[in-house]
Amino acid sequence: MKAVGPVTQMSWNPRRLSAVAAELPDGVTPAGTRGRILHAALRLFAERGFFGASIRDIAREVGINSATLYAHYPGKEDVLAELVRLGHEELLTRLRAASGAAAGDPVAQFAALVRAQVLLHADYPLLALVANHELHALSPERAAPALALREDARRLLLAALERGAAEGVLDVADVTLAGIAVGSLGLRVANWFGPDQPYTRDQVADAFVGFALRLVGARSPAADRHPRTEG
Amino acid sequence: MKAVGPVTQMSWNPRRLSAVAAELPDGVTPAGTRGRILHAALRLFAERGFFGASIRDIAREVGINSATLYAHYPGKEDVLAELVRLGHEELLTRLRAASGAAAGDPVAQFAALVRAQVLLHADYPLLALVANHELHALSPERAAPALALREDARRLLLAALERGAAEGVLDVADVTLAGIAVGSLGLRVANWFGPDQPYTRDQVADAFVGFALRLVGARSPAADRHPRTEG
DNA sequence: GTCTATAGATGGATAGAC
DNA sequence: GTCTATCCATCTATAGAC
Repeated sequence: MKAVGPVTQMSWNPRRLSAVAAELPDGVTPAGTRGRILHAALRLFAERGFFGASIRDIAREVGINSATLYAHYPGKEDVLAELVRLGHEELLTRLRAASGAAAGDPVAQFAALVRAQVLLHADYPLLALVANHELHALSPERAAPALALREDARRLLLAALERGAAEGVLDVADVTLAGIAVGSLGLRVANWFGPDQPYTRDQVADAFVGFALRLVGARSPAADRHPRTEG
Repeated sequence: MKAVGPVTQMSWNPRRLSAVAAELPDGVTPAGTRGRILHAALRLFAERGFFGASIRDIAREVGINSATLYAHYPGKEDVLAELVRLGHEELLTRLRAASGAAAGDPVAQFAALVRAQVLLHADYPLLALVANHELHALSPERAAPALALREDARRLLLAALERGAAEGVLDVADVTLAGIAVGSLGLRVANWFGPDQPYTRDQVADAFVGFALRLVGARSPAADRHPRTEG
């Protein structure tokens, strides 16, 4: 963990995406050309946005003709839809695992949820950026499943917060605002964290879990220190 | 301030922009057609992104022919550049005022900076979204001034944090990470706050200043309660 | 300043050979 | 599955009349 010192480096970058590999979660990525299209689209959508990256750009990055893409996806929007789906499903999978593994203690459960969210955004920053920033490029019907998963994620966090507040182990005046604030912390990790930063993913997760515990007035802020990497 | 209760409403919206008016800071908005172009571009860039909104879309919203736009701006990118510039200049103006007005006490100074950042994002959410999300659509040379202002903003916050840590009134293990975390809280306000929310801008600012003070381990978290609306 | 008209480039998507 | 070739819509921007 870096010590207090003079400000020298640039840490509030807008998008340092070129330094981050376009990675997708294991086991869910399609094989072959379809998977390479998905990776190329992930990188380009994250860097330039859905409308800023063309079918021809994606095809060029994959090394195929633009027409070949239509043998794997019905259209450009379907590529984005799959990325958005993968991103939100991976988030929910991790959050549910975290919530279930620490179901006993609401503070530990809250800490586990924050850690899972931070690690997801540290592990797949491009996927998180695309899933969050480019969702508006999908039609309402195609965006709906992702919004439903997002709502599930929100409920998981708020449930832990409400339980902690009810049991008196958390000090939150407004659960809704606290949930938004904690969510904001993790979401932005995708925008600044990368291999160029002098922190490991676990250091960031430790620090942000600590921030979140302080934010919600947890009794013992140092209670939860990375019990597992779960990456 | 809302009390603890069951979760019913949808608060983690992706973009509820239609509910927010496309407002720009007073005194800096161009008059006449040029100003109306700027407002239309603000709304459309925020909703669809720079590449997702065309010159014709903007012109249609203003009620002019697309060619007329070129009598006011050299090109589409120049419209975005002006929005990005306005957004960052307004942020710096408010942060400098906040920092200067509370120069005596580092904790009060930190709180004033957080409040100013939150209020800016609550007052001009569309401008903040465009300035932050669409900056990458500008060429590096045109984005540089905004990045310089952003760096100034970061230094203001970190200076207060370092002073508070040095004087022992703040408890921060890593000033860089704490600065990023606090900045994340305010930045995201532009994504969810709006007239549809059951909070006033000052209630949000109060809550988030409290969150930030807790996050950095301030001695008396309730010390700073909206001394002025400064909007 | 605003318009009509259009140039010139690029966009998503398709047809059909192999 | 991959290619070449192409359709047609839309894009940014310009020319020139009023």
